Amino acid sequence: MSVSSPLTALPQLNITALKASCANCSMHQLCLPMGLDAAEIVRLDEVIGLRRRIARDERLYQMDQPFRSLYAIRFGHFKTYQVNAAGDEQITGFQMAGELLGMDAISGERHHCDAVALEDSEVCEIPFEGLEHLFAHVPTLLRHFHRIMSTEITREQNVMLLLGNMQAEQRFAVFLTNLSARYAARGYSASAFQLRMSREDIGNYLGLTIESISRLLSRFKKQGLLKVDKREVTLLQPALLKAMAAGTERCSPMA
Amino acid sequence: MSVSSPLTALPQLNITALKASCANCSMHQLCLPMGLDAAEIVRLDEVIGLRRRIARDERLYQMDQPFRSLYAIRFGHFKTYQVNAAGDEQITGFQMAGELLGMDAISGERHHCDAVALEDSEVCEIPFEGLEHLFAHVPTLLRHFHRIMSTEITREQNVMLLLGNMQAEQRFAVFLTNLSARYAARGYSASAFQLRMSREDIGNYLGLTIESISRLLSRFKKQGLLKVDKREVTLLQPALLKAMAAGTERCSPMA
DNA sequence: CGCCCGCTTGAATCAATTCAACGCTAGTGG
DNA sequence: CCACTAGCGTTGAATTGATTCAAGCGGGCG
Repeated sequence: MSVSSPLTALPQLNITALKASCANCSMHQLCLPMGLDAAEIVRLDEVIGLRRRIARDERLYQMDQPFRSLYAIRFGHFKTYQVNAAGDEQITGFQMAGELLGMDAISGERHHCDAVALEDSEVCEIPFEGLEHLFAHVPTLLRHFHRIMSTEITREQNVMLLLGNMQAEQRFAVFLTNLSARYAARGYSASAFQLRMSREDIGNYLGLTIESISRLLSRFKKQGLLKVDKREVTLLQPALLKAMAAGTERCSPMA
Repeated sequence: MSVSSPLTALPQLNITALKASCANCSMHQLCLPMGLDAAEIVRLDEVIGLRRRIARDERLYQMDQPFRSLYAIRFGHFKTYQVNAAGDEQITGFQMAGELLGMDAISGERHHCDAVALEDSEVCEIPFEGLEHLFAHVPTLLRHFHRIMSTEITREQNVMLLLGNMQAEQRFAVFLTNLSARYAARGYSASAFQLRMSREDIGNYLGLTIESISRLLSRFKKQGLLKVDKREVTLLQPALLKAMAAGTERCSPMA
């Protein structure tokens, strides 16, 4: 299952086999080490903990657990969600390779949400204390870290706009468009991809019911916007979908 | 209108008169300098720019403007809102004294939203480049800055929960409870305060219409939850309101 | 005074939900 | 190998919470 964890130093070769090395990681242009030079990456490697495999439906962390580390996704997908006193869940995001998990926990020293793997995944554990020490010596890293946090803030503001102002159709168009762009940024097809999350998860994230998601998919399919087979989606009119997401185009609920 | 700006050093007394000094600011226990010692506050003061007065309805910054500075609110209230391609606005937050504005702009080097004063207000301009230099030398400041950004992330996640899962009544209860707690943290009454924003702004923020807000206020008033006179609100049953906000108590839409 | 703006209230409407039934597929176990 | 079940997804019909439309109030200001 999981890699054995040597707490003491080992010869270089073994360490790289067991520990994450950012230089070799296919995500290093998207992830935390973005823009660092070779020497700086070595220093970051020293801080980064072991890789950790998380099976589908397993939790990476849970609300109220003490916060020690951030996690960078090497591969796989996650969802994060909040639970309130009444037991309502709200998915706050879907994360994919190269993205960072756990930033919401820095303030309270406890996690504020749960992170669950949507498929078998692997993360790099990044002990936050070590990272903080490194910030003083690698300003490039600090600046990039601030960018990442700031990006997360703007992402959430965009979701607020979505949930506060948009109707079902537009929400879903935004959702698909956003996935498309993120896969494209990772070198995958912008027009054909797998939904890693259930219809229920999508609905929860978008503030809609599972039935509404199902109906939207059917409607978009009927209108020739996309093809769906189970969770495999192919966007047939990406430009139109983008226009719908932007709010400049509407697709009437059938002629 | 605005204070003249001496770029060269001046005798201590004049500097404190003209420039913001965190040590004397009533907000310093809530704001950026929280937890700094006297010497560190002096260094922060060196970085912080001039105070700036913003009249009611004036903009502090605007979407797509280049990002140079964060702003700490000395007194007054602001709203921040996003505008999408279709022209829909979404208010992403209401900010009060001691809170920091502009963090969403760090990533793209441009502002991602507009910030408008809800009443005559005053902010400290904090040039971000200077702040970044200081981070390397004042780790306490850096840690607190990360806390602030992280808090903003969790705040927005809470709004996502609100917009995605809650009904009108609960949203409004959350809104009032949240204002109450923030005023209490500033030494003001937790049960009686002025709404600085219009009903329309509240509705926009909560994903509801102005009519819904008006109806909710009337209903809460009729049910003895609160008193309202124009924008002056008095919470008569704060505990019940909190329970409604938490989702553990419902207040039927009239008997 | 008269107008405008912010707000309130009522009645009609509607988008999305809820309720309900059913289909498909994968996995399980006899 | 097939029957059986559980989980996920689809679809239709009825319901509803909030919106939209419409009218009117009241205070502040030119």
